Amino acid sequence: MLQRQELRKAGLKVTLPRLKILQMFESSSRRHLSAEDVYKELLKSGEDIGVATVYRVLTQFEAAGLVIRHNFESGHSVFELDNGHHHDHMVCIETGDVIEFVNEDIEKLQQEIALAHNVELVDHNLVLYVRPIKESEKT
Amino acid sequence: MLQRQELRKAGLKVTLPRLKILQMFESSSRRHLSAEDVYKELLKSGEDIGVATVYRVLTQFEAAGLVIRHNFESGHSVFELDNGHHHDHMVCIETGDVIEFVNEDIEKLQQEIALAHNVELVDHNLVLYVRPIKESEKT
DNA sequence: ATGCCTGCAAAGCTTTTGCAGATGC
DNA sequence: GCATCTGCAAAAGCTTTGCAGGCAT
Repeated sequence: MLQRQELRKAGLKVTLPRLKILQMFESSSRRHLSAEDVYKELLKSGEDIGVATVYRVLTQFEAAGLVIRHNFESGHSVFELDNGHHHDHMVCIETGDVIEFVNEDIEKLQQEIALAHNVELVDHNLVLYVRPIKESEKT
Repeated sequence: MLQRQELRKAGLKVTLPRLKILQMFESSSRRHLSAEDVYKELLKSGEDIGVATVYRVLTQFEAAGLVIRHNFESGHSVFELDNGHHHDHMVCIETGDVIEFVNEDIEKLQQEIALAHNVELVDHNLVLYVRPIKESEKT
């Protein structure tokens, strides 16, 4: 029941929708879920939770730092549990798979670029759009 | 009247809305415009062009490679003339200003990362969110 | 002339909001 | 018990689409 603590620590009352949604992120095989994904999963589990609540809860989770919101493409947001370890993403344009990666050199270069422009780097968003290499195309 | 050629080359009939919109991108002091920006500018110029047309034209321009679509934050797309020179963006979170930059090292590192994951890098999106350094905060 | 364009209005999608009832503490 | 939370439905914001008329070639 650690999720109850997490919610309380975030200043959120422990309610069924919040618990269910938090548990979903902590147990799902997919780390990256859209609001619709979450909603559909809840329905599938037989929970009676409205879409509006899903959006509200996800927004609250984001504000509380429990979750990170991504805007990979346009259209809709994607959420992911914030485990404190920053990383960037690769998105496969064929399968939609999301792969996480970290590259310290890139992180450092971003800092340098900001510095060179005399501004402070607050955040960044890096997404690589990739495609599986077809055997026939291998060099 | 070079714009007429550009449109024709893109396989688009030369029409007033297309001309006006293309000219706006080529002459505006701002390189990055949203559909709404474009629409409002047209209204201000006394043009009688509908929003739907703005969206259609921008989408056609994107397909024709005349323009690049960005999804900086969520909500709405931002368009920019495609001059063939790839670059990434810094967005000031206070003023909304957009600064372009190029960093070959980062470009190279992205290629390496993709390669290391055995996928082909098709495209990428890098946005740095920055803030002006306040004098009082300077180290 | 004919086929591509446009404006208008209506609809589509994701997300937000108002409100009355329900629930956590 | 009281404040917070939820579900529903309605609305908002950006974008797309259907259709009938208009324009480029």
